Amino acid sequence: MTTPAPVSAGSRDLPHPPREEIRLEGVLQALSDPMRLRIVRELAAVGDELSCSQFDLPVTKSTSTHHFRVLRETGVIRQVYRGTAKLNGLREDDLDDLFPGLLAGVLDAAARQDARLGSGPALPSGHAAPRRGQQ
Amino acid sequence: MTTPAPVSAGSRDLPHPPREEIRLEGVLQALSDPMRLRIVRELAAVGDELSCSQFDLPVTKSTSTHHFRVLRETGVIRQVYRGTAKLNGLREDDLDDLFPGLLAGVLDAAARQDARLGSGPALPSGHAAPRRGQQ
DNA sequence: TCGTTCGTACGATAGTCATCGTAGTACGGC
DNA sequence: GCCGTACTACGATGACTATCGTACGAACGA
Repeated sequence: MTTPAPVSAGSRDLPHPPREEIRLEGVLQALSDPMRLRIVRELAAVGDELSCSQFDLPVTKSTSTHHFRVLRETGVIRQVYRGTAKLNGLREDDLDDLFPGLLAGVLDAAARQDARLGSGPALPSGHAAPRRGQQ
Repeated sequence: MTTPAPVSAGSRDLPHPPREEIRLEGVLQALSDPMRLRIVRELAAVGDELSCSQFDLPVTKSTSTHHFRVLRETGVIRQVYRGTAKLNGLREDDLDDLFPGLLAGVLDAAARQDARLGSGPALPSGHAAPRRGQQ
């Protein structure tokens, strides 16, 4: 089986949970990680889809992949291949339908905390290991 | 060191984080556990303080203590000794000040999810191990 | 076809955490 | 003073997870 049939022309597709299977506990857990909260905040700020490499995260590519996958599998983001890149977008529609106001509340809370802690108007910085491997 | 000096007369007091030290990530993580979310929902529903033993949680007392401590240390609840019992109350004031609407949003989301999944109007039931040890 | 870029898969590792059981402390009533 | 109730502390354990590094796969451009 050496990749029998790639099928998809311009996009392999990734497994996403359907709207009804998104669980609040999962979403909260996903958002409770600083790295993932940062990703989500940036996506919300941009209001558009971003490829993984557009985020300047202080972790290696493998770890980055891990976090994006967690976000996708918990239903927080949507991922689509676009050529060699992978576009990430918030599932605002689904989240707002299931849990109206929740995402906005978390984003607002994060912004307030940032302002309060004086992390400047931009996004927060490190929190764990600032070492950067291969990336 | 056999408890050198208990100090407090009628109430040993427990360490709570001051309002300014409550972190969003901590709160989200605390709420992402089903058992703890259940505790918080019950506290919010009652709107008053409850002792630990008033919750009928499907875990042993040790585990219960653990969850209450996590909630206290992350700043979600306030705990005060009252005789042999320990009263637990939501820190709604502090949370609403730091993150307006967040707690309400999470509680509302939990209620909606319950309704959607048909867990009845009451609180959800088990989710992990229904075995009950000493308790 | 070749190389580059972007991301994945896999294995390893260290840390955290939810859970338990047992033993112990604090308070209040008898 | 003694006992029961309420909760804690400690140690153990199994599971999960955030991180890394290396090796690989897929798309694109020259």
